[in-house]
Amino acid sequence: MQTAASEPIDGVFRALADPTRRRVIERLGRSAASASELAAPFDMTLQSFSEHLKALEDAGLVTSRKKGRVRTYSLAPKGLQVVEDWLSAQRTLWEQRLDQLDDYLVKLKETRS
Amino acid sequence: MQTAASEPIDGVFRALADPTRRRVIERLGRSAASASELAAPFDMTLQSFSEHLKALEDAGLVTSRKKGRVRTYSLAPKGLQVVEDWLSAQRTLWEQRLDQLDDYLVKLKETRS
DNA sequence: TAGATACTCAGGTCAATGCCTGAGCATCTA
DNA sequence: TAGATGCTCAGGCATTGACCTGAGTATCTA
Repeated sequence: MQTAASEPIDGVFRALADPTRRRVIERLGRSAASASELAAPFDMTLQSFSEHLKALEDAGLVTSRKKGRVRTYSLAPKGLQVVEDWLSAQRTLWEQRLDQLDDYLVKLKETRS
Repeated sequence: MQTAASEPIDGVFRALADPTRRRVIERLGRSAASASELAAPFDMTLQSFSEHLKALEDAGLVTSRKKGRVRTYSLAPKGLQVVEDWLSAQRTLWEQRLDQLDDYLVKLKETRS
């Protein structure tokens, strides 16, 4: 029913909608870390926490490499770019809008009856 | 279980995670519009569509005023600001990170065994 | 090589989401 | 003032999301 098969940006926004996952991103902004290091501050089983990491990785916000039994996560440099791009497109749209002329017309139309 | 009682930014990201809702934001970037005008392009009942509008309004991304039987929606000017702020904080964090020195140390620790 | 460590897999619960139908209920318009 | 219009309310149903427990499977370490 949706326009297209769930765009990648959906997953990015959905991933960022969760405070746990945002905190992971914030943490990784300081340095890379293993799954259990990342999980430590959270009152949650590692299994549950891993699903958050998976969500972040699926969204392209983080990457991971496994070395021995440890999986280390890092920020994906281009991860937040999609969001920045969408935001800046919105800003542009908004700004192009010759100082709310449209709004003025809409209000006019709405008032006139 | 979560850190705090679901921060406002959660709702903003959740609202933006849905392509229908993002398209509404994009549309409103051009001009304000009524619920049914906004709904027209979507293959969905108005009732369902209204829930999307409610989600956007609850998130603070749009505002609405009702005049007669028509409810007109506009972009909330400060709506996307929270997201921009969060993103720029992340960018700052990332940049402060003296050219991946931390990553270097982590990799070192990871390799050395 | 036994045991601890660091995940990983396979379920299962419960609440929230996204969509629907069927009724309203005010406003406008002819 | 009857009928169309533009929303709004209530409920129901299927899917997804965020947790959990329990049970592996590699890897490291003593």
